[in-house]
Amino acid sequence: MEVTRRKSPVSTPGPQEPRRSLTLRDVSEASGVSEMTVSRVLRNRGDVSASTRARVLEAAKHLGYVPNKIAGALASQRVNLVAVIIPSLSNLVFPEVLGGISEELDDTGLQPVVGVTNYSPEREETVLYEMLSWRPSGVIIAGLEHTPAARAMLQNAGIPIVEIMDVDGEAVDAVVGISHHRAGAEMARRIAAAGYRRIGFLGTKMPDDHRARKRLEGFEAGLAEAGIALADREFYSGGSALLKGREMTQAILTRSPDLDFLYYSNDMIGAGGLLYCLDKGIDVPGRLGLAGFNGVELLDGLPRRLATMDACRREIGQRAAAIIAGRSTTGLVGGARIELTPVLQPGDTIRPA
Amino acid sequence: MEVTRRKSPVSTPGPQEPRRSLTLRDVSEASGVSEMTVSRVLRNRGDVSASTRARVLEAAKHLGYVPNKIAGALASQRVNLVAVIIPSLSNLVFPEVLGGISEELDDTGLQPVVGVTNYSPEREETVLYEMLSWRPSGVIIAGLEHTPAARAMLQNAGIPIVEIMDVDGEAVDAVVGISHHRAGAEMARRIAAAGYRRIGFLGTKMPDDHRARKRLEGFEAGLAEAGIALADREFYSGGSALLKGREMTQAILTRSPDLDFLYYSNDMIGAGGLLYCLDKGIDVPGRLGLAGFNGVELLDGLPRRLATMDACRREIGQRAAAIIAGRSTTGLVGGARIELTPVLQPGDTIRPA
DNA sequence: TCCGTGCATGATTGCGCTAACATCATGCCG
DNA sequence: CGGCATGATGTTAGCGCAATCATGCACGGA
Repeated sequence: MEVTRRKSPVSTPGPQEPRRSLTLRDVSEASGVSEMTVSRVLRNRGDVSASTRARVLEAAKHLGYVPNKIAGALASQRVNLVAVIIPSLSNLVFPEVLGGISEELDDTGLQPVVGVTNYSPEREETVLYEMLSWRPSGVIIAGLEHTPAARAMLQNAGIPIVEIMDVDGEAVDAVVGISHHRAGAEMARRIAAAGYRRIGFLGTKMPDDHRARKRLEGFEAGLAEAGIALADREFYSGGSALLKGREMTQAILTRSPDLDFLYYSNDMIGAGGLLYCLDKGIDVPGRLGLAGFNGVELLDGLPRRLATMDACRREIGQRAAAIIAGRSTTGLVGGARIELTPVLQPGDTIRPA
Repeated sequence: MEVTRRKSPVSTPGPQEPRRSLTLRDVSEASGVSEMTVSRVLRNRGDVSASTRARVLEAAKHLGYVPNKIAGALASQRVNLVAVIIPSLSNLVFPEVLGGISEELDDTGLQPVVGVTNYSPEREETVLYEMLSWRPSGVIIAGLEHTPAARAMLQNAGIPIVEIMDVDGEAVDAVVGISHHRAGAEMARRIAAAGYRRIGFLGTKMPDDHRARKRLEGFEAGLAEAGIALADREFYSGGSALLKGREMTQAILTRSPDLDFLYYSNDMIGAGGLLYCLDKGIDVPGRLGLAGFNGVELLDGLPRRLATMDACRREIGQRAAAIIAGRSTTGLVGGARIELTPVLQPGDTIRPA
């Protein structure tokens, strides 16, 4: 690895040396009109004659002027940012939610800004504080569980707040998501109906993944309806989810060889489990059934389709963004509650009921 | 301690009725000191007596005051944001780079802000313009290829710029990455040395994925050294990468059944190809060798380890962030060029040389 | 001819905060 | 006991822009 140095940071390909960054004044002097007119041209607001407009645009372009949104935002009391606070980017799920948000926001003039909490409530609080200090037009935040301080900040912010992913709980303002409790219960019923009886759960250990927790609770409740109790469980944290899925599956099957179904808290470890079972020649879904959660695209490429439930990730993003966009234009207030319905996709790893 | 009440616009400071958002003045009135002192306390700057500090903090907390960074940034001409511009979030690679950046920035007071271009140069230009208008302390941007306007903006911005991922080309300022050309060539040499001769390439169609393009160019150059020409190629775009890997592998093997090696432009499609080959009972690596690129964690869970090259993703993020952090504190200027060296991991899908 | 009308542009003010300097006690030294 | 660091606070002046209102000017109908 080599390191070389250049002499100057700015060798201008454009016009002059921008020692101090350019302001409206520079453009106004270059084009011979007032700052106000330049401002109007650059924002396409108010009446400006075509000739003036052209002259100003030419000058701005020639100088390489980039507006200062900080000053603009302060003066206009308007910021076109939407804070999006999510636990992780490596989860596949959240980039998809983000995709939905971006798409929906694309032609509203609003722009998402992402903050990541790593599933830590304290970090969430910090990130929220940081983002609110930029006075965004709205907040989209994953989950309904927040520290008291975070909750207070959300309530006091005076902007639209949309909590996403999860509807099982008390929302600050609007909420868009699915019921993870119900999702777990539905899967449990399906499994019970298919005749499986010795059922194991494999999932994340993280105490702050409330949605996984709720799925498990719903799952156990669903099993209970059929008089079934969870036979065994196995938890993990960190590492490659696919590999963990393999290892955990091996571990739980070694410990409880009589299990006839494994419910995974997400598709990634479920996929690992599926690969493990195929490796070992285990009869799936005859001898052993499998199911995950999320409906990730990755599953399409596996040798067999893992049973799962679509978490409506993209749509959640879109709906949440639409709420922010709608409210920030209409100025209307009031928290919608949108519960989406995930669909169980039985795939090839649950035997027919 | 007694609480003195004074005539204040905010009679009920609790988490209710945030009519007009709070300012330093509100805190200053509530705590009986000047705005300046409040500002000092909240920024931990300058000398403030312990008692005053406590009083101010109490007042700020009680009111639920959140500083306005817009005003602060305008006044101080300092913004603690670092713009990070990447092509995609669904690629796995970039979240990892982001992880490296966040980690490195974590205790510098700087904060990354992410913009996504979807591999579109025009979108990159737009995103860059938007981000620069917030006057960040630095820019980390993927790739060396930009529109002329984007390049000009970067050069004129007067802040540290770090181009990442790729070092094959002309940098604006600093650059941290690997040589994809070299990476492709190295893999080609290894494949040739192992005795493979009928070699196919499978990759993305996107014309703006310059790094994939450079890997292919390097790969062909490496093969040429051994007198080998690429026997066939197959391109894709969109969809589930794992599934695409399967489909493409089937397609290319149907068309050119005599191929004895497949080089994939990324691990995801490579993994799909591997699964396909295992399904079909193809002898890997005897009859057919396989290799991908990136060294993604996912590979650890596959039935067999795909040959790949680690792209140093996390380290790239860290080094880039360190450059920004270092320069923004020291004020030093000058573009470093850091070339990392990816390591070929032969896994189980190339036969020994 | 006049004044109104509408368009194009300019002047003023302040958004909320911080840099820089000013002020005013203390206390401690010789 | 004088003088001057030193600490603790307050005062002033913008940062770059946009809201708002003021101004100038051409045109057209009465």
